[in-house]
Amino acid sequence: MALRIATLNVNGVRVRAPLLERLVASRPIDILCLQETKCANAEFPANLFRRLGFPHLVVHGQRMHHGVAIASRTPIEEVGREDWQANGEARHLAVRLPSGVVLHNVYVPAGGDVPDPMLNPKFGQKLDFLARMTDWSARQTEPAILVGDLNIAPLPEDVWDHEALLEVVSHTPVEVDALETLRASHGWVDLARRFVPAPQRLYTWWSYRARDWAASDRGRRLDHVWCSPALAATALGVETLREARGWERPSDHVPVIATFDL
DNA sequence: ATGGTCGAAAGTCGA
Repeated sequence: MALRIATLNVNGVRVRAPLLERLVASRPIDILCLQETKCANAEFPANLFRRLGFPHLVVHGQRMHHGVAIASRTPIEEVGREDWQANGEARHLAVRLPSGVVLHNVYVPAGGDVPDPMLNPKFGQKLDFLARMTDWSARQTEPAILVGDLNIAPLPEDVWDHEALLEVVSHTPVEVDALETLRASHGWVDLARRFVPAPQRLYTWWSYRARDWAASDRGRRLDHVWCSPALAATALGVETLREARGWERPSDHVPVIATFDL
């Protein structure tokens, strides 16, 4: 059975109805993992997802900022929501899929502009988040899939200019090291790079501030699909929907769709 | 060094 899981930082779920409609019409998708929904649970557009054929919803929202949600065509069961910062921010949801596999949807803090925890507390919070998530990850024994906006582009080929971005939050060596420590703590497999290996360039995010995002192509790969080593053989492919960045009223992130034989 | 653009919200902040 092919199971297709899409992850997308929507940057506001309520303004993305047309984009989500176009997405599910463009590709077969069974489960949508969303980040930055930016609304309280009561404001979540459940009717939109029902109309799109995703009536099974697990939402963990908050007013204004952050917020994650999982929408599925078939029943899912919430099995957890971690708060690695212990500050109440809505950045993680876990559900059990019909196959029994657990799916984690994560939104790692962006970390502010200055890559120095002394000058910028948000950067320290990002590193703390990753350290606590690593402790959690090391304890995970069940085979799982982990998707989301991890807000770090780990490889030189995950950014438009490795040298230029070494001191830009999302690609600093300390963040790249923290992400690699997290990945190694469970042996997570970076599935997008299994199918599109370096040195091919691969991006999932382009700033809104570029005059012409496609022409300048100053992208970063911030959105990821990982799985446990035991599930790696079930992964059939990963598609990054670059074209969605050019759709009407886009998010600054594009969907990443992974297909599993599950 | 700065500003460019979004979304949510409210006359600003986080990204």
